[in-house]
Amino acid sequence: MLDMEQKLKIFKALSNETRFLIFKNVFTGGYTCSLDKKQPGVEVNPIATCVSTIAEHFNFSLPTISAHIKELKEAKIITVEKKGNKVYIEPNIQTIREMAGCFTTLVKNFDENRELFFNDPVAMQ
Amino acid sequence: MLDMEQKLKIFKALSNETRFLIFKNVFTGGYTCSLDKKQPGVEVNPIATCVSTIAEHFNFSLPTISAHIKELKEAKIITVEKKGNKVYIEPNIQTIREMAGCFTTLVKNFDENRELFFNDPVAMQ
DNA sequence: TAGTTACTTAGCTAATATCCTAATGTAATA
DNA sequence: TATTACATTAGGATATTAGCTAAGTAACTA
Repeated sequence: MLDMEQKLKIFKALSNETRFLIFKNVFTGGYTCSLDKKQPGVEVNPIATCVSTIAEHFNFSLPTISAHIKELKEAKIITVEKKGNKVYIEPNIQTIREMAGCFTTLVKNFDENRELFFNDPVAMQ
Repeated sequence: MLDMEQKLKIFKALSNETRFLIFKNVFTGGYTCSLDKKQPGVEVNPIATCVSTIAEHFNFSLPTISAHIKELKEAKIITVEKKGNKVYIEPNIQTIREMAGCFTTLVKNFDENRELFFNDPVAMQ
């Protein structure tokens, strides 16, 4: 269960356009890590990528992208794993699953409360 | 459908603790507007509240809270309506419904992709 | 072992965010 | 009409964030 501090970190992480796009592409597998091409048999999740591969897609310096990835990691919406001298990045689906649950619960509770207050179920709108 | 710019605004709005708490309490009906007590028959959603009532719950000045509410409004996660000299604030459930949908879809697509890649459905974990 | 690749850390600047007080606008009320 | 209540706007101080370059660390490669 995500506490408030964790949710604030997640919202802050996703409030910056560059971090949002990194997140989006990590989740949708939009990037392919260059090393994966050279070593097709490597034991890595096919949608994993690495820092420099992500940086190629942005007009920002590598340290800037590295710092953004660090913030996404600290918000626990991605995971990073060092293998050799590369850092592989993967989505942390569990956190996103919990965020989906939070918003869904909020909507559900709101609809139930509205029904109590107004006798006006959403289904009848 | 929320575009990226709108999502960034929502994430930014919710990344600040004060705004998060305002949002939380507006959604859960945690505040009762003082004028509602004096005028019980007033035509206002029972979970609506107003700016100064919200400000009472924080150790920040009224202009500061007013600015936070403006940002929540511009992110379209609350709505405001002026009645007399008070501004009533209500949750914008439609936006939250869409956020729930976004996260849920992300999880769903991820699970389907994983099944394609790994032949490893989530249900079997 | 020397050089290369991948990434992070440190230190800096510019822009943005967050708070304040004072002033202003506007509606209700005495 | 004068006063009070509610809210916003304006202007300013301070903190945080987002970017950069340069330098450092660690692992691979020739």
